[in-house]
Amino acid sequence: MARKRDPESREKILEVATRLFDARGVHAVGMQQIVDEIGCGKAFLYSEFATKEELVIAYLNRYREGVMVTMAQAEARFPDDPARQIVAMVGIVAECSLQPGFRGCSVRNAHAEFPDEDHPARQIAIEYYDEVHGHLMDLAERAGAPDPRTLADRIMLIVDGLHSNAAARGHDGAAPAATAFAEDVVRAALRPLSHTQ
Amino acid sequence: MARKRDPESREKILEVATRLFDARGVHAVGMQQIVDEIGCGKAFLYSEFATKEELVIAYLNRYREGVMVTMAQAEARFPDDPARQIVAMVGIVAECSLQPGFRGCSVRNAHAEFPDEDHPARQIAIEYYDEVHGHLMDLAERAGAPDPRTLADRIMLIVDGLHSNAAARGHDGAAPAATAFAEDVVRAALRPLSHTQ
DNA sequence: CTGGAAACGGACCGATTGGTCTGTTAGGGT
DNA sequence: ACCCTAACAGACCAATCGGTCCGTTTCCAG
Repeated sequence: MARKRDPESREKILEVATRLFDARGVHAVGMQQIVDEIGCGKAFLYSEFATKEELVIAYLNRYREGVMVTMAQAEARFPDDPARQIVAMVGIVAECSLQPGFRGCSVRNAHAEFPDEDHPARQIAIEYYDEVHGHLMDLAERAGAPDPRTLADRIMLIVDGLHSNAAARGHDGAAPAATAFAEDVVRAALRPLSHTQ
Repeated sequence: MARKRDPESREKILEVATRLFDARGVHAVGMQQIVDEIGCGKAFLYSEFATKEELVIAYLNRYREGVMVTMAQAEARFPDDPARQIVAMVGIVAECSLQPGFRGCSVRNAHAEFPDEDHPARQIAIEYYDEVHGHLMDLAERAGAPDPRTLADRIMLIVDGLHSNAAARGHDGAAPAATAFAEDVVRAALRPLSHTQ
């Protein structure tokens, strides 16, 4: 053998692809653009990812893993306090969503860009949503919520709405109110008998 | 003159375009597909809309007007009861969003499909969001909410989350819980001093 | 130093897109 | 009845896409 393959090739490609896909959308970014941005030949890219679809799948799975890591970090700030962990998770999503140039959740955007029911991106989206929702239900249960599913549903709605609203309106929209909203929702869910009539 | 132009041409084109754009996304639908579906020649379509962009703009404005009409109808069910009107609006959005094949809010999807900051679709999206949010604030004020803006923000988040979540997960997601959620949020917003500590 | 594999650079291919143009059909006003 | 024009039908064009291929350069193992 003459030259040995760089084992970080995939990661480098995925970093560039993530930046471009997130900024412009999957369809709007051509393989040539990715190649130009990386500064390599097309053959190199295609040796690591046989098709654009494979690259997109890897991009989405990488995003998904990154979100789970970020969520875990947010939760680590409040160990053994599931209620605060839920709010912290919404907080970190709000923080990310309000950064300039934010265009929405990558998985959700990809879901919208591939209308075919059987496209792999659909499967990833469903698994991702299930994963987040399941995790939220787990936290809600540990927080002592009498109806963990409903609390998880509501937090999911806030997070999804946050992504969508921030992408379109940023600080001018409803996103900055999301964290306080989540706080109230969690508090209300944990004190279900406190409604004064 | 020999033949007179059908004044409903635009509307017929827009109906077909709306069906295709909503089902498959703007980028995924070609002008040829629209022409084939209508059963007309290309020249006819291009005589009514000079470019695809013009057609997309008209499609988005039509969607926007339709939503405002639907909202007004929902509110008409509870005259002089702004609190119930807010909940009814979320209810009608939930109903629409849970129909099979729903792919999300057309304006939001278009916003995601056109990454260029200065694309007209962006302007429409911002105006649309402002319109809905302003209307919600008006309802919240008339309902006697001490903080109409926050209530409007929260309902916006629920509605946006509803669209997004329903598009990906349908009845298996968090969308079915949205109406009850909105009900609780409105109730809590109108009784801000009822929190037992 | 040298051979050879890896990577670069870009020409190339077929398919598809938005949009134009031309030839033909057909229907209503006079 | 005649004709003028709206509308149909589809060939056509330039641009762009994903993906392949090939000649050249580069760099490391031996």
